[in-house]
Parts: sequence; C-alpha cells; structure tokens
Amino acid sequence: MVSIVSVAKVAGVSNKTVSRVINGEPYVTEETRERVERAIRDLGYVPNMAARQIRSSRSNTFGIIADYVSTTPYSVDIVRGIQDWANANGKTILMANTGGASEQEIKIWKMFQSHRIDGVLYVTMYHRIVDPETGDVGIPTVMINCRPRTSELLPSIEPDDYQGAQNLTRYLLERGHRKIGYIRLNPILLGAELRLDAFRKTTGDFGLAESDLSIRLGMEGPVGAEKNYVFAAATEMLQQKDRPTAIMSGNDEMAIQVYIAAMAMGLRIPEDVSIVGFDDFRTVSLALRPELTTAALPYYDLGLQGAELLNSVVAGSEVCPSSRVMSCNLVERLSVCSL
Amino acid sequence: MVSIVSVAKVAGVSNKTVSRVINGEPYVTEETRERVERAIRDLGYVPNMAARQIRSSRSNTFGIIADYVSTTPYSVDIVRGIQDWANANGKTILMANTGGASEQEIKIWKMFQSHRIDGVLYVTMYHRIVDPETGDVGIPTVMINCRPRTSELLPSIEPDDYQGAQNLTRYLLERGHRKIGYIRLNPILLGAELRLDAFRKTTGDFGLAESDLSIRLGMEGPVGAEKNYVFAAATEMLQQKDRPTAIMSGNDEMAIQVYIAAMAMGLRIPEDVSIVGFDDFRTVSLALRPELTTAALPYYDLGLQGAELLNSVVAGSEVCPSSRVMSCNLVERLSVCSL
DNA sequence: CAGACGCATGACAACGTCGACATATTTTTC
DNA sequence: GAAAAATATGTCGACGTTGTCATGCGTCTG
Repeated sequence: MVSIVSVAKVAGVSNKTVSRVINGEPYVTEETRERVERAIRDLGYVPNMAARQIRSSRSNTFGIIADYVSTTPYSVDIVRGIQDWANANGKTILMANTGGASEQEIKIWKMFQSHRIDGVLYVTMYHRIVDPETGDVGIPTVMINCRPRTSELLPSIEPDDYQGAQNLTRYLLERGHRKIGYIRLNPILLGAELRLDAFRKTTGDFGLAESDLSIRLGMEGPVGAEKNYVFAAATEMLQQKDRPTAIMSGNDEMAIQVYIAAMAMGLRIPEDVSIVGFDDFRTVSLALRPELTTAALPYYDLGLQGAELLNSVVAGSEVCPSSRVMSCNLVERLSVCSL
Repeated sequence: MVSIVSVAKVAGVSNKTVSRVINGEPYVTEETRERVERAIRDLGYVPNMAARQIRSSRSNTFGIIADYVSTTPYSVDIVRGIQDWANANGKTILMANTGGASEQEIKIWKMFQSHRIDGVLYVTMYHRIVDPETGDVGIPTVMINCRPRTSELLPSIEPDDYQGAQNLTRYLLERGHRKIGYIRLNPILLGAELRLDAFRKTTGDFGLAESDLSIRLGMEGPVGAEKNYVFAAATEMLQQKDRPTAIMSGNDEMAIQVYIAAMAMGLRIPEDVSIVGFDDFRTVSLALRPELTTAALPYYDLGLQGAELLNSVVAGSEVCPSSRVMSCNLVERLSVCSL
C-alpha cells in the first residue's frame, strides 16, 4: 500500500514535509508543496485513517446506535441528517442497530469503544423514553428522538409533538370544525400523550366541551406486534349520528385506514369529513387522494442538529446537558375543508 | 487510554501474552489466561481496532455506498440485512449516501480508501442499472439491487421481478380473473419492464388477448420528482364498461391510490374489484383494508446475501463474478377474491 | 557585521498491536 | 537419562502518522 513514505521518496522530501502538505500546515514552499501534491496524485495516495487515529487518539468518528431506525420506513431521515452533517464536517459514521435486543446493545457499545469513537448518537424510531445500556462506557452521547428515563441527564433532541398537535388542532378549529374526532397513537409512545394533551387543551381553550370530542384508541401493544383498531375506531366514530366533521389521526399511517373507513361509508374527503395526520410520512401523505394535511416531524433536522450538538459536547464547549426541542411544521394539503 | 501494555503490567505478563489471550491463541496456561482475563475486566480494556488494522492491513470493515437507500422508506431492509450479517461475523460497517450526486460518490470512495475498507456494497433504492463512479479504486465490490451498465462485470444480487410478477399474475388467473388491469411503474426502473413483461407473457400463456388487458402508466419522471397518474389511471380503468375484475398495481404505494379510486366509485374490494400490489411495503400493505396481497421484495435477504457474497469475493474464494437473483414470494392477504 | 529572528525542512520517537524469532520450561521418546 | 519435541512466555520491530525538537539558511536590526 502506498504510504506517506513512498510519497516522500518520490517527491524527494522527508515524510514530515508530506504530512505538512496533507494537513495544510504552514512553512512549506510553494514549489515543494506542488512537488508533493504531484507525487500524491501520481501515486494515488490516500491518508490512512487508522494510523492517524492511533497517533492522535481521536478517531473523528461518531457512532449511531439505533433501535430499529434504519430498519423502518419511519425516521430514516434522522440518519440522513446525521450523515449529511458528517459528510460536510469530515466525520465518519459507524452505524449499528440493536433490533431492540439489549445484549446486542452491549455488544455495540463494546464495538464502538474498540473503534475509539468520539461520540455516540442514540437514536430511536419512535419518540420515546429509553434506558440506554451504555455499559458505563463514558463516551459522550446525545439522544435523538428519545430521552433517558433515569435522570442521568444526557443531552437530547426531540420533536415538539405538543406544538405540532396544537397547530393541527387550531388549524381545524379556525376552519370552523367544532365536532372533532381523535384516533390515539399507541400509548407506549411519548408522542401519544403529548399530542392528545395538546388536542384536549387546544379544543378546551376554544370552548369545546368534552362531548364535542370523540376520542378512540387506534393502536396498542409492543412495537412490532401492536394491535390495530384504527379502521374499527374510525368506522364507529363516523357512524355516530352526531359524527365529527374532522378527524385527527394519531399519525399518517393510521390515516390510511381513516380514509378507507370514510370512503367505505360513502363519505367524501374533505367535503363530508376532513382528515389530518401527523408525521408527514410522505410515502403515505403524498400517496393519499386527496393529499393529506399533516404536521411534519423534523426528522432530518433532528439528525443534523443532533450531530452538531454531539460535536460541541465532544469538543467540550457544551457544558450543561441541554435538551432541545424542534418544532413540527404544519404541511397544508387538501384533506381539510372550511365549514 | 488503557492499552494492552497496561493490562500486561497489571497481570504481570508481557504484552505479547496478553495479545495471545485476546486472540485465543494456544500456548497459554489456564492460570495465566485467567489472570490476564481478570486484568482485562478490571481495567475495562477493549482492543484498539485502528492499531490492529495498521498492524495487519486488514480493516475488517465493509462500506455501504447507497444512492438514497437509508433515506427512504423503501429498501432500508437491505441495510438491515447487511448489518445483521456484519454483526454476526464481526465486521464493521461504514455507511454513506450519495444523495444521487456523483461528486459525493467520488468523495465517498476516497473516504472508504482512507479507511482501508475491505470491500464495498453498492446499494440502490430502486432496482436499476447504474454507472458506479468507483474512481478506479480497485476495492472489491458487490452490487445490490442494481447492475452496472458497463460490462465490467461486478457481481450483483438482484430481486427476481419477473418471477414475482409471474406469480402474482398466475394467482389472479387461477382465481378466475380474465379481465385484468395493470398500472405501470415508472419506466426508468428496471423492475418496470420485467414486471410488465411477466404480466404480458403470463396472461398470454393463459390465453388472454391483448384486449382483455388494460395497461396504464402510473408514474414517470426522475426519481424524487416523478409525476403521478395513478389515481387518474385507476379511475379511468374502472370506468370502462367492460372494466377489469382485478388490478395489478406496479407497487404497493401505488395501490393506495387504486384503493381510493375504487372506493370513490363505490366499488368494494375485493368483491367488486381485486387488487394486488408489489414490494410488500408493510407500512402500506398491512395498513390498507382489506390488507393487500402482494409479492415481497426480498430486501433483507438481498442485504444478507450481498454481504456474504462480498465476503467470499474479498477472501478470493469467489472467482468468476456471479450474479444472483432472489425470488419474490407471494404474500397472500385479503385483497383478492375468486370468481 | 554579529546576533536575533523567521522560515523551511528533517530526524526521531511514539501511538497500540501482533508477527517473527528467541528463550525457557516441561513432557515425551527411545 | 539424554536428546528431541512440545509447551509457555518474552523481546523486538514494524505498520503509517504526526508531535517535538533540532537544524540550516536567509534576512533584518542596531
């Protein structure tokens, strides 16, 4: 393999001078620099990261440890955000999935250690509370889309489910809807409670009574084996004599069944019933007809900001473990009409 | 940082002996081995991969270079398959996305080189033909879900779109359907032609005439900015006086709109019209009501087998660049009825 | 014009690991 | 019971890089 030494030989300088050129250090004549650069090009030399790391004990590598993230349609944008940041900042990304198994998780932390990772991004598929099995490794860590149960205060970046749901609810209220249905997310998800709270609070603030609301559970059970009541819940909701004029679906995926339930009863969307989702899971939100009005989970930015934050933590410039929250912008499409 | 030397000091042996214990080499007394292992545990020692690599010039690392893979709901299972294989076989995975930009691609190959990657898995989101910008790096490469345009004959692993579509078509024919509609995938995808061919050929073999078929284009245009005609195409197809009793949708995502189009016309699924998809993109196929009968793209296995194949290529045991094809199993659900 | 300074370059060691080889100890063999 | 073989452990150097320090040379200052 071509190393710094071969380059030095060809360029007729010492290896240290080559090193200087590579790292853009000062005190190299323009003429020498050019000779070295030519040699590098001619030999196709590429610096060896492993050697660098061993010398400097910094790997310039971040690890992503994810539960099912890279595995599922959802939230892969988090990973994309991280990768884009890494690419732009010359960092390398090592990625691993636990698949939910905690022995896996321990193994992965070991692996990260053995690569002398600078920091870890702990990412979850759904917004939730976790118990990271860090194995007391002491690698700087930032949580993305989740929050540690224990008070060990790792910095985290999360979506603002509350604000997103509040916006959606307001959007419906401002368009004259006064009977509104809500299909609840799986209660094990952190977003479930936040979104429901926002829905209740916001409708309450607008003067709606509990009897104006129609709230049903759409899903429950462990991730990957949940029971799905959405279709039944939506059907039942729409069969009431005093049926809601708008339904807020816990997320976009569930909205598919709300659409189908409504259409099976001969209701037109949005003329007879307005529907909103949550997440802006575009494979769904853009595929539905009419396209779905929803609140966009800021997955990409979650990843970008998370990497950024981790970087400052590693650099030591971030002292107190801060938790940031990112807003969920409303994406207006065609599934809601004004009354 | 705790290194092999500190362990040796604590255990009262030479560093080479520690190395022997770590690598399970013979010629170590049981007693010594235990003493060393205790020291390792006590100090929390973890071997330094970079040092290992520099010593052995093997990184035990594979790189994944993907177009948009980790980025999209689709095909992320390929990555999961690769990761699971890597995890089981003690390899590390470095992952990068081009986002479709070829300067990015060159940059990524450079990065891979600098990490002295053992091999590369070139993965695409959609089944298609590509021109990999390997930059003549000469790292062993396996293509997954795609095939190089040039004849440079890199080994590849691809899904068997033809066989999958054949199975789906037969399935419909065997259940008595004789008027069948087909909504075509974006023609830029390799699967589009294969699936359509299989559909035509199989219906032909069963004695159906071209006039029994109703074929419409569902999508076209560049990835990420395609024009979507699915809803219109399905609507038009079903408005024909001699409308098809079954519709084959180019993929599951498109099936959402076929469902909605049918329901908007008051048709029941599957009583009035049967529908099948392709891909088994479960967020969709399981969310639809009735659940969608489809052919499963073997994404996970594509990844698993790809990693396995790359491994043998790297080890040099695979001489001729072989191309494998993996079958798409039919997943029977409830969206088809027998006539 | 001597000393000080700035610039350009090189020599060398060290990072953590393991392969090659050497040495020491025990066991087997005839 | 001595030589041969097998087992157990250690010494040393090399991998590719960069930080530290040293050196050589030209220029400026007073």
